[in-house]
Amino acid sequence: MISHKIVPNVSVDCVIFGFDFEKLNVLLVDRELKDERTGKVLISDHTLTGYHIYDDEDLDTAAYRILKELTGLDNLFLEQFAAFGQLDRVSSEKDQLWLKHINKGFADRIITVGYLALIDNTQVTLKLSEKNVQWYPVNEVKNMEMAFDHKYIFYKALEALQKKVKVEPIAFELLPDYFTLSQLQKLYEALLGASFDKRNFRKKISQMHYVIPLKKKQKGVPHKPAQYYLFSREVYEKTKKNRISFIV
Amino acid sequence: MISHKIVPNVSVDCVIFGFDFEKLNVLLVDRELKDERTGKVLISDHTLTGYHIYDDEDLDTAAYRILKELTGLDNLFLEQFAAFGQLDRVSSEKDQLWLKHINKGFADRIITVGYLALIDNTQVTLKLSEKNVQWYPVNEVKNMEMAFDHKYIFYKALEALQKKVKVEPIAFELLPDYFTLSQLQKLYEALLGASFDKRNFRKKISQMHYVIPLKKKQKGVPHKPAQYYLFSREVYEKTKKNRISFIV
DNA sequence: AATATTAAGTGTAGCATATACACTATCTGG
DNA sequence: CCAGATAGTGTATATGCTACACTTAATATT
Repeated sequence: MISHKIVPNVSVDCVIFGFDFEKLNVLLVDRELKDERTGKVLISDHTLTGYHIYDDEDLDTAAYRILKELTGLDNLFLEQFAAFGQLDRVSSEKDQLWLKHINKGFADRIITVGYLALIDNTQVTLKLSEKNVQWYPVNEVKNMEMAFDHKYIFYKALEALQKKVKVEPIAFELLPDYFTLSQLQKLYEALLGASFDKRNFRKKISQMHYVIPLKKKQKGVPHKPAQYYLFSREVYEKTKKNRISFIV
Repeated sequence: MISHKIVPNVSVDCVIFGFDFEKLNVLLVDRELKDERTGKVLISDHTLTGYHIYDDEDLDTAAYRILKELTGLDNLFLEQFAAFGQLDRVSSEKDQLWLKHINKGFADRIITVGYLALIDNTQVTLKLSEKNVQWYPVNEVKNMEMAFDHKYIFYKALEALQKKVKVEPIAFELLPDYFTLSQLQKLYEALLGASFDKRNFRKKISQMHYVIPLKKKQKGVPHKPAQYYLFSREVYEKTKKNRISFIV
């Protein structure tokens, strides 16, 4: 294996969102720092998944690498949303300890580029079990201890996601290839923290010709089986309206 | 004066947009590299305005510093829009030369954080004359030679601006404190590359209660004098609608 | 003084989209 | 076969969007 050289002042952090048909989740690393002799847990925290970039890879490549290492998946939605370079990113004594431990003290000043990743999280649950990585409901994050400025980064990612979901069809990245309209509605409700009228929601979706009904239906459910739908990016790109109107 | 230590792998670049009541402009540096002995111009290019960050300042602070040095103004709209870290940011021989000259070769691998700045450019024209910095119409940039990946960064900034202007009231940052509705319309048309019906435009604006008519009117114009208006951020924040609807 | 020129300012009708609201249909499990 | 659960459907009202043409008020020209 090649040993890569690290760019000392730059890292990427991925905020990985998942949807389990009920609520929005985020993938976090459970970290513990143990005393080497006694094995006693000195500090514990949650972090986002990130690392320094190598000097022979692009920012995007680094983010994909981290994502792949973690979930075993590639071909996921992954997009930069902001860079974080506050002087006080690593301020507390605890954070200093983490920095030494996690980043091995490559540099004091690290600018990190935040990436937003979206996954259908019913697919990755299994592969994670071995690692110290878990899905946490987005609503519970506010009560969690997180290292560095990762909580801040998380909230900025959530904001970016909520903004973006209103103007681009990225919600589908959080669903499997085919899905029911109720699942889609639950997703939008979870994302936007709102609730919609079922009929109006479906009316709206039916105008989006890139959400295409399949012949497939649900099976084995104890109620009227729902029809499956598909998101077609191709149709979306073709029929995309060039909105010149502004809404402020 | 204190000599600052530089963070070797990180810089900021500002894409500064201005509006002159006619068209959208961008502020670029005209650079020449001359042979020290003969004085002959070896290479010439345009660049964005940027520099490394210091190890004792935030990213935002660095961007403000650069903006202030250049325009003499602070209190401008300034916002991060993306980070750029492609391996081939500095690829051509020409760019290698620039890198040595401009950045003094602090590092090969530089990740730059792009900032978007908005100015009423009727106010800064004078102060720029001494420096090798000029306003260029956005429409002409495509025909210009630019160093590094600055043209790419410029286009990404323009895209970000065009997206943002549709959902947030940042267009007003490009106008003086008071302005006429025709000026506002011209601005939106320049920003979005569209043209609007005057009556419909004004109808739309009149629903935005944060665009407030003043008692002041134009003077000395050879036509019916226009009324001046004011953008009130305060009113905007108060009356901001929480749109939960999504448009895709 | 009269007229030309320029941009400011104004209303209405048709169409499309958004909202509010309640019942029937179809499957499984007991 | 009945209970429970979720899927699926239509209409009326209000709001917002689009298309379209003339009058007003200042200066400049003769």
